Amino acid sequence: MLTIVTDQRTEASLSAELRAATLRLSRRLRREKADDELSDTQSGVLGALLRRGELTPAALSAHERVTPPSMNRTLNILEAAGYVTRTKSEADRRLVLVGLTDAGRSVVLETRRRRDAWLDQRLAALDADELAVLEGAAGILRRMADQ
Amino acid sequence: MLTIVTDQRTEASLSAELRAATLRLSRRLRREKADDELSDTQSGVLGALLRRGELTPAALSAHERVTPPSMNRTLNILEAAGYVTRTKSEADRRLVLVGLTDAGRSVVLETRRRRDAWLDQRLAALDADELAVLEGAAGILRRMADQ
DNA sequence: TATTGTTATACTCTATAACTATA
DNA sequence: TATAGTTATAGAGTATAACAATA
Repeated sequence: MLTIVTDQRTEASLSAELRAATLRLSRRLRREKADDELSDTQSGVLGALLRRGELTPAALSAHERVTPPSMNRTLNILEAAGYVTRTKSEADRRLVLVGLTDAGRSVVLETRRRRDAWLDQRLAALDADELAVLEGAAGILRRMADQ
Repeated sequence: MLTIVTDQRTEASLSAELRAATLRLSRRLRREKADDELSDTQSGVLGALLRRGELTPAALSAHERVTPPSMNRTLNILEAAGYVTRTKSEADRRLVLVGLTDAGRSVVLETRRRRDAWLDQRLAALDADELAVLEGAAGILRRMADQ
């Protein structure tokens, strides 16, 4: 029910620009990862464990939007690499708790460090006004994604 | 050689926030695609052809950052689906020119329409100031990604 | 001989279906 | 019987190596 045509046009083109910019930047960012070259799901698992602590395979498969068998395979790889541990829950022996090892923690922090370093280089080329805009945008984009 | 500590800290955390926000939003955006469920590379090829016109397989493999054999396989699939055509170049018979069919054009436009529609819904909930911030940010982010 | 495109083959990631263990 | 996890098997997507066609 928009009545002002210019607003409608502005908003529509903003969607297109924001979509293109976000997809492009994320694609570039994803290339800046640790030497180990973890897959997106593997990185996602380590990131979730860092942020939220021990989680079950079912919770991780929901978080990463992959099937339980697929997550199981990912966990096998991460466990073999020494990045996560699996322990049976005391309360419910059906549950498995996946936890981050020190090595796993190092890997996820290193990946973030690289992505931040790449972004830092780009941010260093911006002026104060542009930085202020991005500062405001970061929070807004985060909230939009989390809805 | 930063002398103002607060600036350094602000910029560092901006990297982290922008990284998290961008990766998260793009992940959400990628889920809003056409029913055909094209892969990222397939979508990327159709998008490049829409934007830049006919391209060679070599140009497309560079653009999508996959190897020529992998791009060849992708083109076989897109060609079989009726989304692209392959024609030999008149000027240099070694070259193949990949072009978009009407069906291919429809698919890529539909995917964009969906992603824009999802974003539009989120943008509709923002106030004028927030929209202005994102308007400024879109251009800045795009330039950063293209560097 | 160099370049463009393609085929052959193997590896990774993910999915569906079936199985095991615990509640 | 229901739930959590796992194993078995198959389908995409990508990569390296080798081959074909043209310049």
